[in-house]
Amino acid sequence: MEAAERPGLAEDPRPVIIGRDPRQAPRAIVTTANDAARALGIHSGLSAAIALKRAPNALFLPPRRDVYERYSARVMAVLREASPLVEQNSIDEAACAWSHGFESGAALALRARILAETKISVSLGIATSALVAKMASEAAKSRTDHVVVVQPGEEAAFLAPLPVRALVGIGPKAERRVVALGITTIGDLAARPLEELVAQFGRAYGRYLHEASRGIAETELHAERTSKSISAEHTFSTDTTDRHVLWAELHDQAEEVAGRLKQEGLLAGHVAIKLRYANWQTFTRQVRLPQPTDDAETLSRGAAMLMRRNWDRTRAIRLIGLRAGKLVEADHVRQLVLPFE
DNA sequence: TCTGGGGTCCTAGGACCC
DNA sequence: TCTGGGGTCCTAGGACCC
Repeated sequence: MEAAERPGLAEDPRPVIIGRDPRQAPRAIVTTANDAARALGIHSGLSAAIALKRAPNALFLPPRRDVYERYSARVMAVLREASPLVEQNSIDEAACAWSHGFESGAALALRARILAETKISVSLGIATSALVAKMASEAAKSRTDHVVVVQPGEEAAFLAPLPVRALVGIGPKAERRVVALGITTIGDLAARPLEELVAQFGRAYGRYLHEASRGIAETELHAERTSKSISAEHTFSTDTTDRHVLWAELHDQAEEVAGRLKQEGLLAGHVAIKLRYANWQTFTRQVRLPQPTDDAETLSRGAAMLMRRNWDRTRAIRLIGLRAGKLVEADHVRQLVLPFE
């Protein structure tokens, strides 16, 4: 997206890193990086300080979420024109109902249209389920045409050669456990009996691995889901025990979360704090609110109470966060509450 | 100079009830 | 006087995703 915004950036030979400059923000991380930076072992999630060591001449560009959201909205608008049902999963990903069959022509045309109208280059995967289509779109990223179609019935065969880490839901921890069982590809995983996977990984996850690895996934798309939680958090550039700093941060976070609750027409039944100490030990504590609320002061007071009860004041804090949970729709609650007022 | 921020889902353990 | 079993709700922690 930065390349769409900044003429010449795509041709810049330097390593380009989307992420705050660690000389200004010592705890920044890399959001994404161009090919020149990746060639030096720089990838998203890496500490920006380490990235700077690996590429002292790198160009750091701070992430501009507002800009990306504008581009995202434009791309999603094109998708909504092209499909009757669009399930937006993140700022840069959506699953769409697709009525143009399992050949690549219409997908190539859609990609060309998105590029022409928004300057954004997208990758598309076509398959019988959102899960397989998502993995197909990942595979499409390394193709020149940026489109991969998985024919109905070919899901398992498409997945089989991929490394287990490519399966959605297998992260670094699960990868290690799975590989320790001698399973390295999704095909290996698909060959294991359900009972073994359930015994190893628990009921829900074992069943998921068994089905997903065979390309069995839900085929329905879901329209807009309402938020289940809204949160804000902040990592300090140096750890702090200063209660004025901490309370001020919580207060700001309460304002921000309350604003977003109001925007979405939701009320919070719970407020929670999150603390991370210098050694990365992380705590969350939540409390039920007397009544569902979108009031910043109420959230802030609840969070401050949780802090007083749970923060070990001898320990400096690296991260503090506030989360509103147990969300309910404000309209619904008003209907219930008004008759008693 | 190691590790952001905003989310979802699952699990385990305890409280509580019958 | 030693201790069942099932169901539900709640809390906290952790894995994962982008």
